[in-house]
Amino acid sequence: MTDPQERFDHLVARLRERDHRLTPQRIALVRLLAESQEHPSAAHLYSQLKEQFPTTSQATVYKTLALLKEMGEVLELGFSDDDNRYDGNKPYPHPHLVCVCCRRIMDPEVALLKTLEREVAELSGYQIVGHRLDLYGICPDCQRE
Amino acid sequence: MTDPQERFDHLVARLRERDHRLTPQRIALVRLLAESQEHPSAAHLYSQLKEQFPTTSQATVYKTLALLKEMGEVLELGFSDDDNRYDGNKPYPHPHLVCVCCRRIMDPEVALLKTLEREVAELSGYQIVGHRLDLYGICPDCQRE
DNA sequence: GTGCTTGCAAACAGTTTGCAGATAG
DNA sequence: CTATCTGCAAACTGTTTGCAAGCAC
Repeated sequence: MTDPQERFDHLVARLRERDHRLTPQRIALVRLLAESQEHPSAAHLYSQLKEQFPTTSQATVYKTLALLKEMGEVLELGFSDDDNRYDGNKPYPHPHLVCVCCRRIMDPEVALLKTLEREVAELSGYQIVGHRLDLYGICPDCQRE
Repeated sequence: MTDPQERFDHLVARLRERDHRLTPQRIALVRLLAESQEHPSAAHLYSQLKEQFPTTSQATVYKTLALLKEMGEVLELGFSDDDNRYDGNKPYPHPHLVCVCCRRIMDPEVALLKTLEREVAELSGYQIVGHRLDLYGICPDCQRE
């Protein structure tokens, strides 16, 4: 995981460089994203933001997320049957490990993925440009119950 | 790929065994799914079904898909930013190769996936119960353009 | 002061549901 | 005959958009 403060500074710098305004709401949201490890949903970010800014709206969250997505600074994990989840700390595609029980999402080390992509590229003739790998499982905590 | 006729017979047998009614609409939809290689969307299935049954509705398509999903006989590929796609020929989770250009979806051979899952299970302590692997790329046809 | 951003509400798209009439078994 | 299925339309959910007022710069 990238150091949250470093990541926050990077995001603020990138926004400034593109002449985007650093409103208090936006700064707070960027901070949440820079610190995030738990791959929060938009609704979750909204409810955290609302603690500091009671009048804020979901639209603000979605608009800022859209902006950062377009800048390549957040990764959106789309779930068609559930809220989407966001990663503002590691914004590039990477594997996820999703607990089917508590919906916790973590980032596993997957050394073999590069080799796997190369294997598929050679066999299929496709030029691979990205991936989405979610492993579903039961986390150690949930196994205990 | 499973032989479409064999797959169709299997699906019909499973529906019959659970005392579900074999209406003409349902039979036609099951046939489309048994023959499908192109991972059709609900809208695509609906438009094909509509050729034979002009008064049919999307609800019928969705209800039959829900039934077959629940029976474990179709695989739903959820895309949060696009229509979901369905595989009624190979209904168990398997990797997909998605062309970012023409949205064609095919099934690559991925020998390494099992090893990869084992690697992650050992390192994380999770009990792996499933996966979703989509590789995004540009298919040979689209590369030519 | 300028024009990007906010926050409200309405729109949107894909999917699901309720229900009355049709129909497979 | 009767319980399930169909097909219409309305509801639902997460996300996006339009717009007037607010505020960063």
